[in-house]
Amino acid sequence: MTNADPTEIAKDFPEGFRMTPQRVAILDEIRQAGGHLTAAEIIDRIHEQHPSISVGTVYRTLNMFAERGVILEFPFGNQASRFDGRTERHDHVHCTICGELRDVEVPSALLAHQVAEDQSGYEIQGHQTIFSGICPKCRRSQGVSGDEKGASATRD
Amino acid sequence: MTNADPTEIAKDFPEGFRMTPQRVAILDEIRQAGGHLTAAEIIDRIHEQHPSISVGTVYRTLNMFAERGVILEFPFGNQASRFDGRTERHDHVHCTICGELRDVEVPSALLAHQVAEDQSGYEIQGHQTIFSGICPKCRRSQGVSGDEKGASATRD
DNA sequence: ATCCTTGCAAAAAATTTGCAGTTAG
DNA sequence: CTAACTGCAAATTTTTTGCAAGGAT
Repeated sequence: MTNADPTEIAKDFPEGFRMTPQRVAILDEIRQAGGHLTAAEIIDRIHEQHPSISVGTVYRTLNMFAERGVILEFPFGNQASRFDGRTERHDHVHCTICGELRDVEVPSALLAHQVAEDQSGYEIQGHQTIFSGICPKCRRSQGVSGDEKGASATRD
Repeated sequence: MTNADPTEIAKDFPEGFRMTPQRVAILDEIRQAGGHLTAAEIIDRIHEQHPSISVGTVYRTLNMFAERGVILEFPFGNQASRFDGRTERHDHVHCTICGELRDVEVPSALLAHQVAEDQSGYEIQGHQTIFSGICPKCRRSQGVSGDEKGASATRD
């Protein structure tokens, strides 16, 4: 939870921006966490060690990093965005009922990344694939309004 | 463009919910639009023909539909979520600088969908793949590495 | 009638921003 | 030094909610 290797941070630091203690602390925290944190969670954690870092600074920093592709942003509708320090490929399934969020290993998403880049001419920094659906537990326990809704359109 | 074929709406309508004029109008509007609209945009459009439908109702309805997989929700961090009536596969690229959002045709995402389902045991209703990066125009106009100022970049 | 649904408006949540003081380079 | 950055707090933006009235079955 303390500082990671400063060199590590420095090498990924976007050029043209000052490497302030706040920014280092924030990036460091996100990387330590390993998972996907909301801005609020990040703020909480940051405050444990750096109570003086303000909310505004955290948001500004998060946006700056996300725009530069240093971190990824996984926004959810119901909740706050989640930020992830691992920009390597890793996708998620998200249960629309209980909100569970877990990782999945989807090789073909990597391909998709490439195709999207080719097709759009974008310089793609990361892709966010969030598979939304109903997890096994929820399916078992409630069966979503008692029956199969017209899911036909959804599946391929 | 007022109502689409009522039968069309009816067949996708989640069971256990009343098919009220408001809900029909909202789903209809989303489908007419064809694109990805924010809640605010949907509310605007809805109000043109149904000024009395309230904001709360639109959000409640949007959430209900999204939870049932009737529409998809594509949340963005900086901005509002966008809702899409087309639950079939279609992915997007999103420019983190100018905010442009356009469709891409990514066959392998279909595969990913399947893999994610297998791996997680989820019943996946839809997947949201948003490729974030920098569009060709933005790359050309600011060159993103070297002298960009970032913080003042256009927001949508 | 009964219960789902709506409209309204206030509230909560999430994120952004102006400004004056601070600091990295 | 000096432009970039921060903290603070107020302002926005986005979304949710409580409640009484309305409407479908």
